[in-house]
Amino acid sequence: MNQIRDILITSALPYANGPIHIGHLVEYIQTDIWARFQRMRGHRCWYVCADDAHGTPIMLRARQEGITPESLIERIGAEHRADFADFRIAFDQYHSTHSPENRDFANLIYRRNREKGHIIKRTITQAYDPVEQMFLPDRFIKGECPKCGAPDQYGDNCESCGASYSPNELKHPRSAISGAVPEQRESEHYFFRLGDFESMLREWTRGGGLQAQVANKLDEWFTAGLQEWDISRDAPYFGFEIPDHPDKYFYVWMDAPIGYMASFRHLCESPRGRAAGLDFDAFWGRDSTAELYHFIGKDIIYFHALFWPAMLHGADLRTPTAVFAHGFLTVDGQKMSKSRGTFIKARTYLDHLNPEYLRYYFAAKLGSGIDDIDLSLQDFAARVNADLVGKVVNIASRCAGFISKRFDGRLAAHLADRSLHQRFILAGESIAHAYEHRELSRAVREIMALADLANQYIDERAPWVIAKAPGREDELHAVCSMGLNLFRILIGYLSPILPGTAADAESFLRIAPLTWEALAEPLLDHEIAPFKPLMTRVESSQIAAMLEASKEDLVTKTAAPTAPEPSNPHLTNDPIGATIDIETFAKLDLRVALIRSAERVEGADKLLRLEVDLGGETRQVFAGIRSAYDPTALIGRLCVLVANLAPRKMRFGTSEGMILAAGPGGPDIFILSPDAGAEPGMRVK
RNA sequence: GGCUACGUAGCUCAGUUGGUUAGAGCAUCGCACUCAUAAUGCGAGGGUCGGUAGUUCGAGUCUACCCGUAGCCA
Repeated sequence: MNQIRDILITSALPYANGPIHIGHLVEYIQTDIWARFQRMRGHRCWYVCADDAHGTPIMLRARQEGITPESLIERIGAEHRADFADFRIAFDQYHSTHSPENRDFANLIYRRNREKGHIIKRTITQAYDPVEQMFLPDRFIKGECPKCGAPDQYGDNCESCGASYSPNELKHPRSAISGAVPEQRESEHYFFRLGDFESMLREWTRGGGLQAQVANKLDEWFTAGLQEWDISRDAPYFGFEIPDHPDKYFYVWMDAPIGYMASFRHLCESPRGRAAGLDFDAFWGRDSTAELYHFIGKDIIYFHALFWPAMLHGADLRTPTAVFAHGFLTVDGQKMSKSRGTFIKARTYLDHLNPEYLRYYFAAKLGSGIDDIDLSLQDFAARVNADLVGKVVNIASRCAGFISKRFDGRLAAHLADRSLHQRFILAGESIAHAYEHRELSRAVREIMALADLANQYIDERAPWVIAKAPGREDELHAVCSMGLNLFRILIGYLSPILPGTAADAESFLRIAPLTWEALAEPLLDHEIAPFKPLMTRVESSQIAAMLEASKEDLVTKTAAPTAPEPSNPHLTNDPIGATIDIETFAKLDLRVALIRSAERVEGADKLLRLEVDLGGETRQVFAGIRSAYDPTALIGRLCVLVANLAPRKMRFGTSEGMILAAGPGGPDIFILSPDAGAEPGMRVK
């Protein structure tokens, strides 16, 4: 065995505002397989992760649910942990970025970089929501695309035409939170001077820790020039307050990767970490000789291959040994789609299918590159059934019956075919090489080629023929024992991918958990347990049920906020009127109006007399809203007025327009009002 | 729009530094076997390697352009 290595592995931190789906799982399964492989090889390998718990989306989601961000992230965190555990993702530590360790490290990294002048202050102008009284991230501003005019686009790019732009180019911008028109306000922000690290980063990039495609991408970024990175956000924000700067918070992407360190620190201080003598600084100190690997999606390369090593370097900490990016998951060749039912949550999958299947399928498709991988559902079922059930598990099933029925469950004392056994062992070298270089699909191919050999061997020796011939017991015993020994090697090679099946196989064979080293020694003169099926076939009905359930997830989710009352009476009591054309509608001149005064009309029990300002012109309006509104509460608010309605003489005076309101009457009358920012006189269209 | 990848049999994918008739699994068809969760073995058919032009004695493999797909543009 080679030298024992100290290895720390991470997967990217899932965001704590939503459930894990099968797209996330590509990464966790890939990383877990690699970590299990390294452990099986006898290395000291630690796999840590955490929930990414900060940022505006989490703050808003918690508010929307009427709970604190802390209780939101606690609940989501528990769901994430359960999903991962059920997919047999064996983290040594799963932590949270909202933790004391993370606060300490964020402060440390910030302070050290600031002391060296890598962090500067600058005033910027940013969109501000006057209603919510908060600055708006780009994703929370919506409006018309300045290029193609598509409505309802986010502030950073257009989903319709693909253009990218800054939020202030957006036409008719609105806050996605309150609907208010954003204002431009100034604020002081902190910037990380990435450009200070260009030579260091170029060197690190060339250090061999990056995939070729990623290095190409970085070259492009170097050529474009490294910009300063905005690492602060204004209150209100859910995150860590920047030391000595009240109301300024670390941007979520600043403390997210630091969560790797926090999680590992937590592990070091746990009873397990202490027992193992884990030394934090030996892994993260500038002169660390341990290996540090980050598995990430290709969408977050920028953060992990530029900001992260630069921040670490600036804080006198070590940089990662390598960053491994992977592609995205498509389902049946297309992006995951909620309406097609292919937006499959981890939990929905688990409700219908064995996690081992998906682990195997992803492994069979994953290479070391950043290409997207496709989950083709038909191929998935065919592949799992053919390879795992038909080939691998079947080998044990073919041999086990004879061993228990004819030989009391005891394996022969000799190997029937030493050279074939040797061939299986020697193949381990190439398989290990493939695992080590994350060529999981290659490893799977090579293992399956061995499984074919094992089936050929059994076919050639035809134990079912030998079994009928008297006096050939030893031969039968030897052949079946040989088959089970080949099976043992196969399941050993597969155990990083199929930990559950491997554990079941180990208890069938009555052996300790397999290590790479232990595989070479055959299992001889050893009693095994009666065989039980180790894995059942994927049924297409299970897949169909899973897709159906994924569609149902969607229905319950979207139906809730839009239609809280299933039997809302308004449409039945007052059906929608006859269709009109646009010209007819255009005849209506609706205007925003400011209510200047409001008073009861003596002698009328329903009416209020209003004076409304149209931005220069004042109108008198009699409105039948007295049963629902106190006149003093109306003064100063905006409403919508039908401005070109013919004046109507009433007993108390002339009404010069009509205020728009909804509701059946009585106490249920609701005046329409424009969002903040509207001004008297604006036309409503 | 600019850039970075990717585009090989019906499906999912291999094809090492350009070198003999382009491979595998699944699916299809034929044969064999019946120990095994109808699983296994042997064999057959199926591709002008996205398109065009070029470099070369020789290109799936290199170059340019085009088409399609995905992503990045912080």
